[in-house]
Amino acid sequence: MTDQDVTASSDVADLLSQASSAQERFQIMYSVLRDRICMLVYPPGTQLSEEALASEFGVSRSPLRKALQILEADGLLLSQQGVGTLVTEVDLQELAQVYELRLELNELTGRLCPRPPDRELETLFNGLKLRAERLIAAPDRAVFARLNIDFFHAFQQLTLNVPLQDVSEKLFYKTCRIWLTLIQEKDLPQEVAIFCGEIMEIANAVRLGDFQAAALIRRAHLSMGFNRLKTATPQSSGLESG
Amino acid sequence: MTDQDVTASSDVADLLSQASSAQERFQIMYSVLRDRICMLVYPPGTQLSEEALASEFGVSRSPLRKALQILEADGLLLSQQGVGTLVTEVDLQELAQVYELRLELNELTGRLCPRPPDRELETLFNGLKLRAERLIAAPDRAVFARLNIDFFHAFQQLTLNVPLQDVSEKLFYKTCRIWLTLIQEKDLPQEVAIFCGEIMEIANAVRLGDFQAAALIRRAHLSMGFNRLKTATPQSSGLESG
DNA sequence: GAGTTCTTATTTGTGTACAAATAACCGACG
DNA sequence: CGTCGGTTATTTGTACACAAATAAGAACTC
Repeated sequence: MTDQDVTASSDVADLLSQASSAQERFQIMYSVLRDRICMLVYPPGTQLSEEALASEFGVSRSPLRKALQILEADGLLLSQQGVGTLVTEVDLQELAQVYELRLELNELTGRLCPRPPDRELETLFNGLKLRAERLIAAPDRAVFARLNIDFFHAFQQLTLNVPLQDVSEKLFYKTCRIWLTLIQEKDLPQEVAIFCGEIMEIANAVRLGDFQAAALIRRAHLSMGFNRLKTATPQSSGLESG
Repeated sequence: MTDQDVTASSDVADLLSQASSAQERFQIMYSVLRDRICMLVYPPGTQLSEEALASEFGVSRSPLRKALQILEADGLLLSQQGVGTLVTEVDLQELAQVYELRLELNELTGRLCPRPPDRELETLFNGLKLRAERLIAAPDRAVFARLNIDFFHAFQQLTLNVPLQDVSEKLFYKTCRIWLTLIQEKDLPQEVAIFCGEIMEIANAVRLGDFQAAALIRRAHLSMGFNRLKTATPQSSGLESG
């Protein structure tokens, strides 16, 4: 079951009641909350209520708090006694360092423990190409964001190095919100076009089995994308100036 | 206050009672437990009792559990209902991937956001050199382990990239136990000598302001060290074969 | 004696009541 | 009118009691 399915489900409580172990229940709550934060269902600055969330999920505050605490360790939430649990703001200066690191990690993804290409991988990227074509025809912020997340997870599968996968995922979820928060509506079609171009290029490189090329393409696009962000929003736009 | 001070304190409850905020109390418990795991006060496979720890720290299970849960997310603990909270075993095959990643990250530490050299940095590494000389004169497992930890933290300060620091730290604490668990008593003086040589070389490179050289030296030693581990213990030695 | 099933002790997970801390509100006072 | 101080509402943090799950041991059966 993918994150999309988890989130699309209107009733998380149903899912949780079907889970058999505490670990499964935690995983569901964690995934749902992280997805909502990254899809801007909870925009930066939003105050979450433990009581309300526990009620929605049909559990008490205790197990819910574990999910919130891990998300706080991930840097997506900030809890303070007497104040509340707030979704963190995206700070361009902090994200600059994250991006600098992600650039290098992407290169490693194409170089360390490369996964032997197989039919499954090809199918995965073909599916993404299809979704990219549909997105170009009808640009949409939420669809764009979802494809961005799914494409990231596909790219991660180019390496079999698990720690690298884990580290990259944490950093990805730290940064992926910034696109949704900063891209102006008028720029959406252009950004969609660039992103879908990247998908096509990388899917092609993957099909040829050249993962290092795929990684270089991704690195280049990540770098250019962040430069567009910096130049497009030199002044505040809901950002902290740092 | 360093981790050493935190751990050396025989009465963690005193420290906790002096802490003013919940975040401070969490930080203390987290640091103490992580240190005990990495210094093999709790060797791999040890079962921790929430009740006993909470009693020792003078708190209830609730705040203690937050520290345990983060340590579980770090991969140092594993909690299971009805079973207990166990210190994870070190798996050589898994650690091979971690080491492969750490090799590359060390190189990044010398390249990304280099910290302007100053007097403080020089003093820090001079202190480590001094401790290394004393260690060579009297090899000791615990002193070795402590110097290893402190040297890591000093090395981290060569970069100002915070996400890189955070990622490197998590991976370091995932792997540093393996030395204490695998080094035979007869090999200790030799390993100490090699490690202290590394410190001298890197401190020298840092003194000259050549952080990339320092990073390359560290990378080389990390690689050689892991190779010694692999060749010295091809069969099980309390390790999972994987 | 071996195997199986039930019992029981132990441990973490969950629910809930209360404590602590913060911030907003309100009123008194300069 | 502004400012300072106290009050109160709200929120997370903590303590504790109980539920759920696991594993070890006892007892029973074949």
